[in-house]
Amino acid sequence: MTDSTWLTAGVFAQRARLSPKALRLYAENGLLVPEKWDPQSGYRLYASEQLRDARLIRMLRRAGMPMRSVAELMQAPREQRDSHIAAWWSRAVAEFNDRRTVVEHLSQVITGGKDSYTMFPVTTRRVPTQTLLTEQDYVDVARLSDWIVQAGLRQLAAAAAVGGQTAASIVIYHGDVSEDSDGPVESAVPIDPGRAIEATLPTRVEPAHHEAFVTISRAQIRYPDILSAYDAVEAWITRSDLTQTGPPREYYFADPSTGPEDEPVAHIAFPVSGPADS
Amino acid sequence: MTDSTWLTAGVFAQRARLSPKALRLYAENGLLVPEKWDPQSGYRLYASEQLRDARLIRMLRRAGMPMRSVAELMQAPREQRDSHIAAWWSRAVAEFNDRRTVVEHLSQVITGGKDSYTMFPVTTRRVPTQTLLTEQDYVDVARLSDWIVQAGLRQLAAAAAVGGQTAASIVIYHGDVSEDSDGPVESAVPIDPGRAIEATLPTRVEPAHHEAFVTISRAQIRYPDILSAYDAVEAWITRSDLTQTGPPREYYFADPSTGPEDEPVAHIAFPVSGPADS
DNA sequence: ATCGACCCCGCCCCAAGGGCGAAGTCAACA
DNA sequence: TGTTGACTTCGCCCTTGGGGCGGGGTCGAT
Repeated sequence: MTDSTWLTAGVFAQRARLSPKALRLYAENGLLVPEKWDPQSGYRLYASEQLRDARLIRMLRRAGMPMRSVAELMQAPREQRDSHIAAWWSRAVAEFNDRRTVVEHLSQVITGGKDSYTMFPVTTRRVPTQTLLTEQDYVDVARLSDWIVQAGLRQLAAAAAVGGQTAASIVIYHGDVSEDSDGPVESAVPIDPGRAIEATLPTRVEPAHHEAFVTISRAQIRYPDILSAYDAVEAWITRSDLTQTGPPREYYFADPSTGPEDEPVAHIAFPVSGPADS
Repeated sequence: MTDSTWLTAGVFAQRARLSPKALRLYAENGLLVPEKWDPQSGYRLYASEQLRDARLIRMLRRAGMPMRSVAELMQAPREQRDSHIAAWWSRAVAEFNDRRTVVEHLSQVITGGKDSYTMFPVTTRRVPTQTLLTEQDYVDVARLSDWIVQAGLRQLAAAAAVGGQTAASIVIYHGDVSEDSDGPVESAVPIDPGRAIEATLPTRVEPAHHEAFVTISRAQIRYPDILSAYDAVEAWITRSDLTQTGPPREYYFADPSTGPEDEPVAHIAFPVSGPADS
């Protein structure tokens, strides 16, 4: 029952080691609302007990938690604070690991001096017209691998009813999938064109085209090697004076989750202008 | 000797998987200047060879390197790129570790439920007027510990010439020292007031005051325990209805770098309004 | 000549404040 | 009671790395 002292904004800021400007922002956004706020003069008066909250907020901001999350956290009941922080932090760690992966890939490519496509032999092929069971969605990086499996299973089931799949399952990246971008991603399974009308899932026709592609093993499909594989195809296309004519895709012809590490499991492919296209 | 194809901004953006807006920004800031830039229409034309650079830039940006650093990197000779990236990345890692430290401290305090000051007994004392050899500087977090040692040694040498130091060495944090703030920090050594005029370094008089302080061991002086120590004093001051009247300071009465881990080496202190001051 | 597709430019917006200047407020002092 | 000086508020512009939108210029093809 300590009787509280009223602190002006400047004094409170000093005690909390926050700038007056930051305090004003926090007050406006509900992170730390002063106990007294004179609507006429606009002056804010803080209770000295609020220093505890102010210090907590300072810590959270120093740790990089966004203001909005801090606001939510301060509203939430005390016993949820810990899990709130833990959830946010695990996301921050994932983001950082993502960044590290990219850096590792870069230094591999740069210091190696070798262009990454020397590590992955790139070839081309002609892909005939295919009829695909298809499903498209916005998927963030955390849910990607799960989504691929689930969508693939749904489509295999639907394909079984119309004669089964006729070629490898495909995942097409119409947009980037990273920490701050979520596709869209398309999952597709080729089926017998003649029985497409019977299908219980949406279908579309993928026109014939040429592709440049590399084969990757179960080990290479994981970060960061998969970046090198993509890089290899892109670099090769540029070097070969070809033109990329569509979004990148992955063909899965084996289960990537179980089996020997060096078994080939997928192709990484980019549609390109064919030899006769120009 | 591949003859280059000219790509319009939109096509180049697609191939590089960058937005046209980002490309425009990169062109204006020198990260990736198109080989042709029609001054009349403003149209930019990129050579297909520039796709390599575009992809490198995309990686660097995804890894979080600031645009300005990327621009420098692209200007620099190729063999310096790797060290440039490594230097930037080690700084990024340090920053992230700093954040992690704060989070660890937070969850310690919050989940422990215990207020941190139960782990550190806080007491008060009266500090008499002292004459200090003093030196103040803006020091970032990376150089802090080294600066403290060096400044302390300089002052001890100067103090020796005027009768030696009369009390523990002091470091006063007039401003935060963190990844994005650099003090100022003051290093000070108390000397005999009567011989201050003989001193070869600047001196000042620190007026008598009361302090709340905790004692910390060699182990606790390192992150993140030191945060808890600061927290303990601050929380105790608030609880005791006292008022912090000056910047925090550390008194070193033993060498923090060598010796048993549990030996007390320093006080963490905040000046407060004394019992009779009100 | 016209059309559609493409492109450029400039403006406003985000987060989390920093910095500045004008103007209002408060408290102490004469 | 007035004045002064310290403090406070508000509002505007700046930062990074773009996203989004609208107006208007440009390109190639018909």
